[in-house]
Amino acid sequence: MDSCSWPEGSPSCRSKAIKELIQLPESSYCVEDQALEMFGNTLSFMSSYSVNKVSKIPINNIRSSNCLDDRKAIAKDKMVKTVKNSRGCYIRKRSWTSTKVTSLIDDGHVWRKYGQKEIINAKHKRNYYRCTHKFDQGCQATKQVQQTEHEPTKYKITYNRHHTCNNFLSTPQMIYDSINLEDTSILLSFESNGLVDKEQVGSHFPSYMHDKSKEALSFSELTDNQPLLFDFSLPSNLIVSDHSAHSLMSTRLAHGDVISKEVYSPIFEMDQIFETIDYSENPFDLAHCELISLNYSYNV
DNA sequence: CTAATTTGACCCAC
DNA sequence: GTGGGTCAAATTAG
Repeated sequence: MDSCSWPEGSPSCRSKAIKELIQLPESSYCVEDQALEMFGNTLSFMSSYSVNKVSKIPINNIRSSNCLDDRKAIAKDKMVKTVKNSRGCYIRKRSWTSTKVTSLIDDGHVWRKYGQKEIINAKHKRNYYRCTHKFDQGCQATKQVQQTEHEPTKYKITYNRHHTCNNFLSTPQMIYDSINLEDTSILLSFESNGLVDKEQVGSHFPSYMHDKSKEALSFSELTDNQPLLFDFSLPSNLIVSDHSAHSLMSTRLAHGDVISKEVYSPIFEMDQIFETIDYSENPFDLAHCELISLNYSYNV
């Protein structure tokens, strides 16, 4: 049902990202380092293929211009960079897109409708939305929503480009996937106000090492309108504020990996990563992973 | 008054 | 030339 286009050359990046995400901890590392390293590597792999790099949109100029010449100039500048294929034909090189069919339109972001079109051979009009923070934060994310023909209650939603804004409003800072506070998981949040209060949760985390099954990294996909979350089982002494997360992350990436501003909110890439995972082949028992979700939404 | 939506026109890849 | 994506003025909603 869902589909996604990974940019060219991405398969190896994707597999690297997946590998990194499903890698089990090794005893020689402290777990928080591993978690952060996996985050860092995954984000790095994703940033390395992000074709937002070819986007040349002059954000600050868009609104200020009124005359036709300016508009043309901007339109030209905004053109998606084109490349020729082997036959010499121009192919449109698009930034990241993801399509899904869902009955829930609300995805937690704030969208502004900017267009509506009759689509040939389609019963319903297609609606065009851009991120509300296009101008104040330069967020280039857009989405298209079209009612499906055969299932009127469902909508085909196509997302274009990543959110670079810092307003994922309806996403809770901490989401309990399968609420079991006897579990050993710890929450990590890189959101600005996602500081975990150790006093609140610490007592719920018995010794991490006592349950080997909790060493595993697990994933869980929530409902259609929520970002995909993934879970780590981590020792209870790991409490990371946004500030320390940033510095730790920076430390882990100091060897050359860069957290690009193009991967502020890698929700949809992660979504696709997880879609490709064959859970049956993962070397850990998901049935034992009743973990508290980690919101990986990472904003620089 | 400000922000959001509507809608016709413009632009460009195909 | 056409279809689809975007712009921006006009209109509507809060």
